[in-house]
Amino acid sequence: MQKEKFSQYSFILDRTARKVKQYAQVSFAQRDFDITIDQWSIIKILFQENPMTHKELAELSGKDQPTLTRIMDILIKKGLVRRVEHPTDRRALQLQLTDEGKIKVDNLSPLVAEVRMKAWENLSEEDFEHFVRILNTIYSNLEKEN
Amino acid sequence: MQKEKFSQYSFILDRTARKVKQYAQVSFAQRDFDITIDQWSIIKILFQENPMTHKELAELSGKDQPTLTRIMDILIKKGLVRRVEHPTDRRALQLQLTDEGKIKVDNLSPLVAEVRMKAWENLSEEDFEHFVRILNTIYSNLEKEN
DNA sequence: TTAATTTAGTTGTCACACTAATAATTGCTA
DNA sequence: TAGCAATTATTAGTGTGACAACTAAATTAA
Repeated sequence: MQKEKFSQYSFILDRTARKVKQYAQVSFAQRDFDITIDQWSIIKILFQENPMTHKELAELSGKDQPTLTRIMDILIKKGLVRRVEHPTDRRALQLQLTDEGKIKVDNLSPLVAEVRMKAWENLSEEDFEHFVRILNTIYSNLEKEN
Repeated sequence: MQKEKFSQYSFILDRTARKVKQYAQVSFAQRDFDITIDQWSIIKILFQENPMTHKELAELSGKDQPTLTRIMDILIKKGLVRRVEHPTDRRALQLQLTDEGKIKVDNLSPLVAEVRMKAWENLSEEDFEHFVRILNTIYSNLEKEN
């Protein structure tokens, strides 16, 4: 394997990830969604599996716990989510969408899906399979030990 | 196209990009490189095409100008880069590696290449071609207008 | 049952991304 | 050539990511 050839992959990966995020963020702003991409990804999960603890939500969303705590603080300030006591574990808190939060997800979901699709123009279903397989392989290659 | 199927791609993209960055960062720290991934990507470019302006370097590195200014501040504080006046445009500054910066790149380059290769275990040259093509297509799909 | 360890969540610090605003300079044009 | 627009770099503000350290509560061990 020629190492030189591969030296740019992290650049491509990084800039594409940033572009996807940025494109979605600008689209959100244009439509006055008043929410960031990361905040959206959190309430989307809560909408599907409501309620859950910080820890569970961090795992599902792929964010670490400190990051999740901060995003939750913002979402609570916006009135989209609330923290309630865990029924059996006093260390833990359960997170659930407020009614306002549910309405938000309902209203925005179809528009978000449209925005998301833009990235896949000129690409095939097969490309999508490659994409998922390759990126997940990279992820697990780096996951194991370190 | 089934929209649901595609809804997860940004999650996969984002978490893979973060994992690649984090893996490299941990590897750097273990070897006492005393530099971040983003700082490395900057001095690597400067090593190949020395000197250039903030604007040129921002474009080549895929970072925006405010981000580049901050990274440069850090690199200058570390003594790896210096700013010098542009010969013809008094608005602009040229950036160049110090001798220490050049030595740093020389010393670290082979080790960085090794770290980078880890991601491509169990993947083929063909996968790499798919990777580059798909991600660059996504990038340009979102690039055009917005 | 006390003591040690583990777990859930938070806070602090540093680095980076993006937007908007600003200062200094340059270049265009009327 | 005077005035205005565009360009280069910086700064400020907000949000996010990684990591370390901390508090409080729960679990395990002695």
